[in-house]
Amino acid sequence: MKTEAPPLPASPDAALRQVAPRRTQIERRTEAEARLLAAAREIVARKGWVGMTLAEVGETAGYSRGLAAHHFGSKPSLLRALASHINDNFMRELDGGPQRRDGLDALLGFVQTYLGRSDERWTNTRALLLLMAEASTDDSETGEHLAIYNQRVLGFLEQHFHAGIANGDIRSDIDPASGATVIVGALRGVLMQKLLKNSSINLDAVKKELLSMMIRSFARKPAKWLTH
Amino acid sequence: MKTEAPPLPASPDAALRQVAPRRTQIERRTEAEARLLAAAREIVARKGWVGMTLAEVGETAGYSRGLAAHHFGSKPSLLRALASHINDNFMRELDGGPQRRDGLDALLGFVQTYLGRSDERWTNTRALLLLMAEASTDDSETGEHLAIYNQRVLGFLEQHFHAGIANGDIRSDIDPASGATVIVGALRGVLMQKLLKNSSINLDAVKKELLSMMIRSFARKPAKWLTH
DNA sequence: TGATACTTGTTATTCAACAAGCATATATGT
DNA sequence: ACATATATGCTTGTTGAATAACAAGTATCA
Repeated sequence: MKTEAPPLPASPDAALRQVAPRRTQIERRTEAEARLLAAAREIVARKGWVGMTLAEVGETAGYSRGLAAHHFGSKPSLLRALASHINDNFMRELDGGPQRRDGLDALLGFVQTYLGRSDERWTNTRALLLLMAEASTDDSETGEHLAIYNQRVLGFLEQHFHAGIANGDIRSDIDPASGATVIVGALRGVLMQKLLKNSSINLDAVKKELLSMMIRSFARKPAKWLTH
Repeated sequence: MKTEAPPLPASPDAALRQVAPRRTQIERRTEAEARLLAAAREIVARKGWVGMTLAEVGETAGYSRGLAAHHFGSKPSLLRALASHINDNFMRELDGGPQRRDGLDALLGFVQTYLGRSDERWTNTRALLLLMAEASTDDSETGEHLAIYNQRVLGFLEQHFHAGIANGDIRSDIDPASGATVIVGALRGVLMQKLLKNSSINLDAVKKELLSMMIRSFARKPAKWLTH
């Protein structure tokens, strides 16, 4: 394709000496793995898991066509690593939020973060969404890994449902498991529609509507939150 | 595979004469098309669009491996026909509901129908869901067709939002487009989680929770509906 | 000199797409 | 009515492209 030589961020003296900087084997290997995963993530977000070829991953990462296969052994094995990688990024993003929020506040923050991203950072989400969709069609064990990551997100939300119920923000007759499932489902389902061609979705309006729904449905005293 | 000869419902005299019943060309063609589409739908629901091969479609339908390619010409062309077919089924199911419902009542009925299906009838939904997920990764025009069908469903819901606002059941500050997007998204997103391996989702509980959410969020007088 | 990272060569498989032939139905002529 | 011709539906044969997986070679580092 249009793949050029890898834009290695050579160190200054390396540029002077016109040679590649001397890096340890571990550095080489680590960078290669990171770049392969980044390339795979981008390609999956664009063309889906099956549309991605190992050769393209290697070349997009700036290496040879064979490296991805050599490094990860097989495509399913790459899937595992990729799902893990994306999930780690996501969890890190959740933890590193602006400030600690709890209970209903955390649930609303989650939705705001999810739907408030710039196109730049959507790659992770798109990739994970497509992986999950395709994994459900697969007999092999690959799907089970993605199910685990889904469970983690659900667990995160359920935890905050419980916290909100405990501190009185959330109605006690809400079933945390179901609430979490609906929220995650709504986010993914909305995103999926957004990814369809010619989608005329106004994400800001949808975000606003979903937040209102959550407040009116989950809050013990909706009026307290609707002013936000 | 395990494919046997098509179980043709021979007419009595045909059975006596030990020959196939005489059918017109149009009958043959029509039945072949119907069976090919049914087979394709089932395979897509099970293995996804890319996991499906034209040969498998033909053989599952009880014909030769080549018929699907011969009849539809190409895989994308089959996709079009299949999407159209599934959508028609869905719209027919919507129209043929138990009784005419309107406004908020129709919205709640839609969700109940969608999440209340037996495993038997889920094939359509699963297939459409997987088609949509994979179509969003496709550069070609196939995705645009599915986008159109998505628009139809959204249109159906938006219409009932407007009706509900008009007859006073639904709050007038709801944005119909966003509301419809969230509902469709939630349904698809929940189903997608259900399709993942080891999903421990209690669909009945989720359905109940989602209906409560809709009533509390959309109804002008929630108390009137919550008794249902 | 040996180990580790990476590349290039190769193979076997899968599968969409088409082409040429066989089977069944319909039209035409007697 | 029957027979023959033509059209339409369906099957089998084949090909070329794509690509995962591996093997053997080259480059870089210890």
